[in-house]
Amino acid sequence: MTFRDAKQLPDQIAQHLAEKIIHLELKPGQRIQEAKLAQELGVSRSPIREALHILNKQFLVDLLPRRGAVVSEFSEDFIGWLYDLLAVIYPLVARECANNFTKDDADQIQAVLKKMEECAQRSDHDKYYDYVFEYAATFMRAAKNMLAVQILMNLWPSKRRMEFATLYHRRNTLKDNLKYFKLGTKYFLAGNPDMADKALHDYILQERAIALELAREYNHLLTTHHLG
Amino acid sequence: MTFRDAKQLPDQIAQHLAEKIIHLELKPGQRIQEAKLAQELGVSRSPIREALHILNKQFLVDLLPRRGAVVSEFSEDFIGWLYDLLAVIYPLVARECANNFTKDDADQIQAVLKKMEECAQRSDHDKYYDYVFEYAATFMRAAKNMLAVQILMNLWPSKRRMEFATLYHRRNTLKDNLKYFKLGTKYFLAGNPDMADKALHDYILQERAIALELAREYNHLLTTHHLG
DNA sequence: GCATTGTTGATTGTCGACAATAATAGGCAC
DNA sequence: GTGCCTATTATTGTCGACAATCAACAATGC
Repeated sequence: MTFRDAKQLPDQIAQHLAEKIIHLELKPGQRIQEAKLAQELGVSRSPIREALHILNKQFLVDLLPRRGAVVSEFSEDFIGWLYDLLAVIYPLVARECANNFTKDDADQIQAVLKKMEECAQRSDHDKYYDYVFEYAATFMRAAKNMLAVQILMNLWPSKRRMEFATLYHRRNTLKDNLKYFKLGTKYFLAGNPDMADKALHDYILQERAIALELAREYNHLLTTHHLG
Repeated sequence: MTFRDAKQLPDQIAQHLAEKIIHLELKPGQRIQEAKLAQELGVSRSPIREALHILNKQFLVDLLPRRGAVVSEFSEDFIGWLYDLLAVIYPLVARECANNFTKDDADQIQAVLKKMEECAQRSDHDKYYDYVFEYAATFMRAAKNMLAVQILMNLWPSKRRMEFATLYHRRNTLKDNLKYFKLGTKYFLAGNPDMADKALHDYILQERAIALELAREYNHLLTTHHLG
């Protein structure tokens, strides 16, 4: 694999590692060794270190002084914390969106929503969640609170890891999920902040319940990888 | 100044720079040059770079690819964003605190509150806000949502910068401010999440209004330092 | 056999040097 | 004098090497 001759080396490395962490290829608690990685990727340790700082900002690794980086824990507790946070930040952003939506944003969100519906129709989970990201990206663009958006984008990889861990065990259909997006969108477009707020809040709490239920069942996927 | 022979070099440097940024010694928009700083502090650029990543995590500097680090903007917008965020995250943490407070926490918070009252009595703003931090630290310790706590701690320096910029122009007395803390504390101790939530929310919104009003008046303190 | 201590090996922390890139200044044509 | 192109300089990005530190293990004493 070649990481050279592209834009930002540390960003690429961070993204590469993020994918591995999200897909549980690198397990929670597992150590990430700089030298080994550097050799593996054919770069020096400097860009690796920067990448680890990026991942730390995204809550994907913990940086222990003089002990290096470890993939961050992914416990039931963490899932609860994550959704509790999203349950207050999403609505905050949603309110602003409802106040700021332009015609352009509206068209774009409608287009994404349509694609989501198609994926839901044929139960294509993987693609569906890609479009959920696109949906979120669009409505972040419409939001004015760049601080909240920045934090949400840093939380996103953790959310994706969670979704991946529970993706193939979900019992609720995508159509159930889609319902909330349709509802939220309706309130955005109508410029109704209160209802947009509520729709997003309900959505996250539903997701939270599902995630926790599945986490309890399949917690072997989440347990710490104690290193030897 | 000697930074050597202590714990974590990057942490120390980050804290050193954070103080300068908070006290507006380094102005919003101002560039931070690695080599210059390295020479100034008598260290190499490696720990400086790490420090800049830490400050970036705390929203105090922006890292522009191949253009280095600049002290992050500190506009009226930013102040609004910051308080809007705190207005939802503080209550979230407060709710949990109200459910988890131990006798130990209670004693500690009462002690801090008393010291705050003394400072308010003699209008010692500087010390007062130090104790506000201690208050916050205590109630974060009682909170269980470590993710929210982590984010709050990263937001704290920005809040302090804001407080510093408006500190000497505030018209409301510390006693007005203290009122909210007393109220919030009462609800924590009574184990009333809803009321604790509301007290914190009201507190932040009041702070927000004051900060924005002062920002509009004294925005010369906040304006960008365009580099030559 | 157990605890303590010293040694060794592995890994992160820091450094100075070089490469790549962006900002600046100067020269040239018009 | 103005605008564009080129050369120079300043600054960040990357590298390999060394120093400091930590973990594991062996040796020693009790």
